[in-house]
Amino acid sequence: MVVTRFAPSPTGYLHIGGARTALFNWLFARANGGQFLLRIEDTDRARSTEAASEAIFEGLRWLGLDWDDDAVSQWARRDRHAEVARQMLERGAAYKCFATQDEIEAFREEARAEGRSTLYRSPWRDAGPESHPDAPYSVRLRAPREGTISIDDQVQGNVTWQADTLDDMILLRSDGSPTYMLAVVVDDVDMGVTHVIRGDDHLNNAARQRLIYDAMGWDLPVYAHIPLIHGADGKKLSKRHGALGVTEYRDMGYPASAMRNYLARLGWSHGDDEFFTTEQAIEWFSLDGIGKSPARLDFKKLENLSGQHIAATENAALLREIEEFLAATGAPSLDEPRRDGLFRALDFVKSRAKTIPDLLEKAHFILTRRPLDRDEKSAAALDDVSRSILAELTPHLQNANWTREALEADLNAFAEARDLKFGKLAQPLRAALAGRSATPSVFDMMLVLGRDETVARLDEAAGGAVD
RNA sequence: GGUCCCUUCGUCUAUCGGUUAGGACGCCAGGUUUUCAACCUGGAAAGAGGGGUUCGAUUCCCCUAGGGACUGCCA
Repeated sequence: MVVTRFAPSPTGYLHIGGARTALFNWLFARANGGQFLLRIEDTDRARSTEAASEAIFEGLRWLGLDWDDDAVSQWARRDRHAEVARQMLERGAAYKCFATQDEIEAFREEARAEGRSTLYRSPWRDAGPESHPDAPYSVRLRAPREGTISIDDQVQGNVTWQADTLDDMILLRSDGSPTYMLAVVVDDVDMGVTHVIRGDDHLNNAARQRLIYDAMGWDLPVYAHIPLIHGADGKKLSKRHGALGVTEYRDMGYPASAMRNYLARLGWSHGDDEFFTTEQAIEWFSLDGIGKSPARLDFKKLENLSGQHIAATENAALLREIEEFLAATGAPSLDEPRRDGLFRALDFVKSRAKTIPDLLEKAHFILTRRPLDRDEKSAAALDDVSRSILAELTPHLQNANWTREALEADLNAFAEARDLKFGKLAQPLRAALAGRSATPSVFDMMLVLGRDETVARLDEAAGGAVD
């Protein structure tokens, strides 16, 4: 069975790159009927926080990336890691190193100054136990100095390193705690991880981790190192260009389905398919669709996809999403009449919106209440002439059939009778009904508003100028 | 510095030796129109550079350039 995992370190929010890594792992597991596990790599006690773990969970939940089983804490498994280190010591695959951090630092400085390799070669590698001082020690891997190490990566192909370019990495710190390099391998093995899909910033680590697998006689997982995401300017992702937490994208009003679509499309492709549902992504996802070069964030494209997802979402589901958005951003929730009105307006506003706030603005006419707040343009549209026209129109509406066909016929006839272009009538109507100059169709608004509210708003706009 | 990875329109990408190098976003022009969108039609826009291999390279190999990652008792 396929088992993948997402293994973030809880030192901050879940950013866009991590989210995509998680998505790929999730997609691959779901595509193969496998499991998607979550492991929090919290062995760096100084930098790991509970709040960051929570933020990561929240981000994953919002994206709809549900994980199987409970999230594993790497720190909680430290005894197991130490046990493996001990086994490696016994097998001679590792050794005790009594070099202090200061010594190592001094060595590196000197090496740098002389232009030599800064790879640390511990003098303790071949020291017999009789020479061991009674002092704290770290446990280092006894890495091979000759030959090559290679991995067969599903994205990067076959990658090979010369053994002598790798050092004897530390497995256990002098305080007895495991390092990341040891912990990932042990955890992946114990969790039964079959496919390791992660950022290619880990590509070099794969070589070193392979050494541990080999030393313990464990089977290597399938590796797929995916290229990193860059900011819009091609530089490394940073706060200024896109390295926001995924929940900030939620707060900007992008639907999770659009986010999944966009992220999947960043570095992965299935022919020319651009817009797809999550079900389709699961059906289509495979490792060989992943590209090798880094991708940049493109908000325009995200926005476009977002609009398409909003337009394609069923009204009921979309309404639910809108309410979740409102709740997440701390906005007041919808009362019953607004909720009902919005639901009926969704049919024609959802095709015009790129994000949820955008949609809410387009639906302003149904969410607002009399007396209407008017923006400048619509206030200007209500001059004396317009107001008298509206006043004249009101009685017609009181007797009109409240269907789209009838209203269209009536309003067109009304305009024609006064030698008005329909646009001349529509503008003040927009101002009267919505208090905005850019709105959905006046007919759509009238139908959703209903006769009474329509007439009331016209009256209000006409300023009591009843004939 | 060392090791490793990457390089097709502005951006995301298709192509798995033979194509007028395709699609999408964005952009430009036109159309539709009831404002804003949406929608329709058309357009500009790419194989980093240089060597090979081959009848034939975007595709395979090498070099250069550019970008990135790693180089920690961080993950």
